[in-house]
Amino acid sequence: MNSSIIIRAPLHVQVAERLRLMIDSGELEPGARLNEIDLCNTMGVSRTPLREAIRSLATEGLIELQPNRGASVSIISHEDVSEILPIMAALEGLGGRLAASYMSEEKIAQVRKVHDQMISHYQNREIAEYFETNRLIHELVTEGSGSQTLVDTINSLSAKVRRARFSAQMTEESWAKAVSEHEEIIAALKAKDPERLEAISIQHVETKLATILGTLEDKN
Amino acid sequence: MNSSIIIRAPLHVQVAERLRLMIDSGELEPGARLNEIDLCNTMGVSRTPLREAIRSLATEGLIELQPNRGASVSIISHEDVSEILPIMAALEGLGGRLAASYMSEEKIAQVRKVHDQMISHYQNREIAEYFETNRLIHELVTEGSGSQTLVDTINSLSAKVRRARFSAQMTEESWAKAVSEHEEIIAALKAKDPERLEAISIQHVETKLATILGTLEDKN
DNA sequence: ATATCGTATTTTGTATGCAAAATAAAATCG
DNA sequence: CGATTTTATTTTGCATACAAAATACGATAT
Repeated sequence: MNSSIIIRAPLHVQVAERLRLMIDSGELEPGARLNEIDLCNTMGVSRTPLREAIRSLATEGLIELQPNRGASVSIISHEDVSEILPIMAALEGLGGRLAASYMSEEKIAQVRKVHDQMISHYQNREIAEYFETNRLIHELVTEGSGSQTLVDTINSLSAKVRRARFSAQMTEESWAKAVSEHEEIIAALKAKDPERLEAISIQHVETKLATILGTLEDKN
Repeated sequence: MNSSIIIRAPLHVQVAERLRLMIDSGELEPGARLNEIDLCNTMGVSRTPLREAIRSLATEGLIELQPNRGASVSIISHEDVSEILPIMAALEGLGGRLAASYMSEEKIAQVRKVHDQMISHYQNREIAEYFETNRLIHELVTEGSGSQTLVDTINSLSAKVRRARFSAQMTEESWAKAVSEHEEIIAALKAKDPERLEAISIQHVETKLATILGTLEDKN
């Protein structure tokens, strides 16, 4: 019995991941039209799996479909972010409340570790790594809630605003605030204080999305 | 200028809608395997749009995909519902809070009207219509929040548990409770009382999902 | 009779081809 | 010269065809 068989993911899944990455990184900018043949050539696949992937991303909301006119990277508006803000706050609040109750000591230590990594990335001005570790921290906390559905729901909303993060240049002030809020989150996790973690989590989301809203404002 | 042109939705969208309906109605039971060729024949379309639709429903979570083994209607577990319960509660709570502030008088009257319809459907034992009007009420209230993102997010979660509703036979008791909660919701809307509507909405979700949890329990 | 191996059939995954719609370009008319 | 119609090109939508994987079936051996 060979237990090391490599189950290769279907092409449409690989393509979807790659597309998501391209959108996430800004390689495909908001509003950019997706030409099927071009993308097929660059990815080296036929149109069938590509189209299947595009459909998936469309239901995720990362891409918009116009009948007979193809797909384009959906544009995140000021209004979209304003709508997402209170929803994320409610969900992260719930996540925090649950995580404070259920998170294991090992996982808390892991959060601490990744948080330290994040700080060093920030100090070294490794922007991409900074964002990734920051994202990871929040995923870890949410996972601590024990609810995969919650993780997925938050991720789905988070993915929509993530693209806007690069344009949001952090000020020293907002950076310091974000770090201190992380410290508070870890403290509340250790103290196993659901109410406190809920409040901090909500506060943290509001800080973050307000920053994004600010930078989005100038642009439009 | 012909303004009455009919923009026919793409096939894959139509197919997706029909599949969603089949899953919703129980025509395709949880766990049922989706044979592409069979479905193509019954729907009269080729495999390409069908597969695209399947991908969409898979990202929605209504269908599960196994590489090289096709798709099957995802099974909603007791655990899934337990996870969805607090999330729905948080979101409906938020929706209620916002709706109480922003909902127009006309819309409130509409909710009242649909609520009356729902009662008569229940009394006439028109189960399908009852569920549909009930769903509509909650959609109206959530729409009253003014946040399309919130409507979509709740709908997505709601769709997952909806399939379990048929198995949940309502007792006279739970029915009476649901109706009185609706009355309270309408009262809170009229009174424009966010805190109260938030509390009732949360309570209402818990009542509803607890009922589903109960019936799911016996089965497993 | 059961287990295992090999073959046949079904089913999924991907590529390609053709038709229809939309966009771009060219030609015609005012 | 500008506007509008006509034609050509591109691009999307759908169907079909072929390849690969999985499943079902039957034969053989123990």
